[in-house]
Amino acid sequence: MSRTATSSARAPRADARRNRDHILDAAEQYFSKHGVGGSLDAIAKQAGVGAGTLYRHFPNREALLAALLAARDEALMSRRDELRTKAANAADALDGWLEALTEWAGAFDGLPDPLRAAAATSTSPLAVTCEGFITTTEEFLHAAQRDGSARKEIRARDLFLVALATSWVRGAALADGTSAAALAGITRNGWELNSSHTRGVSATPAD
Amino acid sequence: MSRTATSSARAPRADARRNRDHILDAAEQYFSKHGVGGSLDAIAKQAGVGAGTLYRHFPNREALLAALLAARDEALMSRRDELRTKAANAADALDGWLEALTEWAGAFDGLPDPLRAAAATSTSPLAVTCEGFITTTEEFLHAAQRDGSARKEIRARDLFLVALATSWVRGAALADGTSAAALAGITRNGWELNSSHTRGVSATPAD
DNA sequence: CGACTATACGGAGACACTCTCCGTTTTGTC
DNA sequence: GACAAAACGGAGAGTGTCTCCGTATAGTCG
Repeated sequence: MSRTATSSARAPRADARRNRDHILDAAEQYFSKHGVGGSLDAIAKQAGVGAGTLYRHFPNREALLAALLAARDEALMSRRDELRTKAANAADALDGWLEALTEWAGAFDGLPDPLRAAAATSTSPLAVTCEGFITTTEEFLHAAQRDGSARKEIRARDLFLVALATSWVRGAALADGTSAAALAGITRNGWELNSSHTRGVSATPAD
Repeated sequence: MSRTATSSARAPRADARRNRDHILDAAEQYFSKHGVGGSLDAIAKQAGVGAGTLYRHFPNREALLAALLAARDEALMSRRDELRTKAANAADALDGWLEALTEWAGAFDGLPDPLRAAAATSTSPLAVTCEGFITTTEEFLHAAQRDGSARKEIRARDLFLVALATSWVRGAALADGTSAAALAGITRNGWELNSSHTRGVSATPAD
């Protein structure tokens, strides 16, 4: 009302911005090492701020997570653009996008859980992010369905959930890493039409 | 050493057995209502025992869960036998088994998480149960692979994890229940050879 | 520069949960 | 009925979440 009409509130104070950044840095480290379940008070301490300061900036774990992921959104967006222009065909584009999503959801240990919850509630800071990515999934899926490489009955939201689920399974610290590829293969065969992908494990070739 | 050579320890005392049952009953109720994350102390209180008693019988949440699931194992076993004898073919048998597994893993809200952890660690009371079911999955899978209805590169452990993951996704209280069927369809197409299942959502028939 | 106010800070503390320890009680046996 | 083994219960230590409010500081204005 007084100065800038564009933003309703005035600019944040310098120390607030500084502390916010410190918290974000500490959280990035802490979640990377201990998973998304790590202690928030510990993060505050590591960031050199009081618990109150942390909770004022991020009212709950989800908000903190959302802010952390916002920094990674850009990478996922550019991956999307890359797939849009460089993919050989619609099926590979969709496959690549789902793989990127899966990797994104695996940024921190335990991340798929809050993401799944967010995808269901839609009243969470993470929900916005999820919805955006579901829309992108829809774009790739529709393209693949139009050119006949993806089954018609598949829905974007379900594929998004499958990507989260894949990430969730991978989080189980499997002794052998082949499960990651195996799941991707099962998923691709799940939505693809008229093809038989044998990712990761090389099947008997042309038996 | 003194009486029965078959069991190393003597029979449990009457009050111990009674309390154990009370705890199990309370846990069944409590986990059903609040999910597997419910407070153990609250369960002890509801069972009318002290916290110490609960932890003596079940040293941790997993042990309690394992005891609770043991009661359900029987149902799953009989489902297995039914599928062995009554299924029209190997593919339907495997599909039915995976659906049964998925349902089993959805007995309580949040159950897939400890199950996944158990499947990875093998040092948990739940791990034994999981391994047994993976073996059964293997049996159905091999049969389907032998008669050419399942892809050769699929592994039983991965399918087991897919069943858990499906249950995990379903736990997200999806507004529309169609996701459950959609995921089952994607999974089936994922492992099946030469077929196009359109479960749940009826696709354009013979377009 | 010095005063004034909105903004932000910090950490003590209320509350919840897990799990252990040990003095007390109960059970089964002789 | 007495005795030892087995089991009980709940207080309390440790850890974590989140709030509240007295205190400190940044930014502004004369």
